[in-house]
Amino acid sequence: MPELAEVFYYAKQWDAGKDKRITALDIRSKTRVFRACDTTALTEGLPGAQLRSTRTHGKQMLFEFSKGQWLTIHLGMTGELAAKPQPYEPAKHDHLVLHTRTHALVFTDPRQFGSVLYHQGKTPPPAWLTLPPQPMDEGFTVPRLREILQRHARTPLKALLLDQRWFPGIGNWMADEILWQMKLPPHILGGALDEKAVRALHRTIKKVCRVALETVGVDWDDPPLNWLFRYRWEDGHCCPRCEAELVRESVRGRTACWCPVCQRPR
DNA sequence: CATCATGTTATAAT
DNA sequence: CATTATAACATGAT
Repeated sequence: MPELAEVFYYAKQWDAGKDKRITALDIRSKTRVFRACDTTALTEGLPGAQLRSTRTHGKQMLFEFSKGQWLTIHLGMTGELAAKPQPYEPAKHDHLVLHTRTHALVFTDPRQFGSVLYHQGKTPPPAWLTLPPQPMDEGFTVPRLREILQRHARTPLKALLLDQRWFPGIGNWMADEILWQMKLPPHILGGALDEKAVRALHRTIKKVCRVALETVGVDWDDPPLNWLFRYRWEDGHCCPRCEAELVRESVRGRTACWCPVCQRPR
């Protein structure tokens, strides 16, 4: 389930092991999550180190260790991080477990769409030096959003919102939520928004990110009751605004959930 | 058994 | 070359 706020929440779980020596490590190095990782270097490099800092950007997480070791983790579709009390025995889908005296820092991911990268050096991995502004950052401005929409004027807004180059962290439920709050259908084209709508979209994106981080991101609380969020998967799911039946429809290969009555063009 | 899943990417087609 | 569609990845839930 991990999008912006979920990723933020999971990254925090490993704070339980902050500044504690890694005494041992369990790794299932043959699984797909390590497809782009030097697992030998990781296995040799991490024991003895201490977790120093944690940061997230969009759906990516970066963990810095005491001697210039860096772990980049993406949770894919089903990944989770947790800190478990010792003694801990790795479970079925645990791919990486960092043991400290008191806690086991666990990365688990049944579907293995997630990934782990290992980097050594004084500075963060190169990919972390040139990052686009996240939707809740200062650099995510109205002019920037306007330009994105203009440059991709023929792309359905739903697909555009899922593009991590422009909206890092926004995933399927947040994109549907933003469109629902905007009362716009998912297939409306980026270029179809007038100036007023662009500013409203900017506000809505910021708000959905902020509130998600304040709820899900803090303690896995649900977002507000009057959001689309919790009605989108329920049986006989109805729009919490107008009670019409929600529809599910594939837009550019992803399922969009939306209300055909209150989400209309313009 | 068939379908679907809060994600990304390689490859093919346009 | 840029955009778009499709398949693939591996597993579990319904």
